[in-house]
Amino acid sequence: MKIISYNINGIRAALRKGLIEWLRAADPDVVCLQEIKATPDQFDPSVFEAIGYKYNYWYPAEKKGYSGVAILSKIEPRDVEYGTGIDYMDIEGRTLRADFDDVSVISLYLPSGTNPLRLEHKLKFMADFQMYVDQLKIELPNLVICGDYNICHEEIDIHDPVRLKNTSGYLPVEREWIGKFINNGFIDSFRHMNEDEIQYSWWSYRAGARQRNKGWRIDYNMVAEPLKDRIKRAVILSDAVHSDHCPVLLELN
DNA sequence: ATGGCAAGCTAAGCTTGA
Repeated sequence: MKIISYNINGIRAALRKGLIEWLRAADPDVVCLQEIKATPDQFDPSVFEAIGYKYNYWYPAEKKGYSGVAILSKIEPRDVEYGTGIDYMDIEGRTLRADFDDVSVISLYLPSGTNPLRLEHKLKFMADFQMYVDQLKIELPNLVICGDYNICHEEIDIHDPVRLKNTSGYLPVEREWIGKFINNGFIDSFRHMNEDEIQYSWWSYRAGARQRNKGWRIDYNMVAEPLKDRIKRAVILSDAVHSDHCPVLLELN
């Protein structure tokens, strides 16, 4: 099973930039999208059906043009769950889960904390999401949690760890959380397969950051421990330029 | 230390992002 996670920063803008053609060539079985920034009536979801994603699920935020996640699949899931059941999380369309026969896939868009007024919200979301996952994995041990975590884990995951140590996305409390999340039963599939690779998944639009590769690795395909031996490939697809993020790919046997 | 860019709101400037 080939899974791609991609924060597309607005699905309408990404479609204008050729998302469909790129996705058709990449040809994953399952796609987790974040920041769709639209409801399905604001674009044409059938363009995804036309390239094989017969099963597509959209979970927009209540606020127009903001946040929102989706899952596209060539395989029919046996169940789809919208949100966590926790209202303050769910009104922003940040988690969506599709259960396949042997694997459950979550598309996650963790809040940003770069606005100081939203940092507490992000930290609360992180704690509540951890509890949600702890409960869920009892029932669904074969979990893959794909998405934009808005956190760099280690020094290797950010272009300037010294200057950015007090910036949300690389705060000690955030790095500790993601470290604990991993120790609590998940594998950062990219790092597992590429121990020393310096690669990023997000660059600022400003100051030519992408051209100069001044990036952050904040998008992850996290794989639950029971699936460890099934990880075949985990790469970052920096050729895709429809967004300020690039897609991250996971292949399971 | 600061600002820089982009998407999408709504209708020229604001909000959000990391």
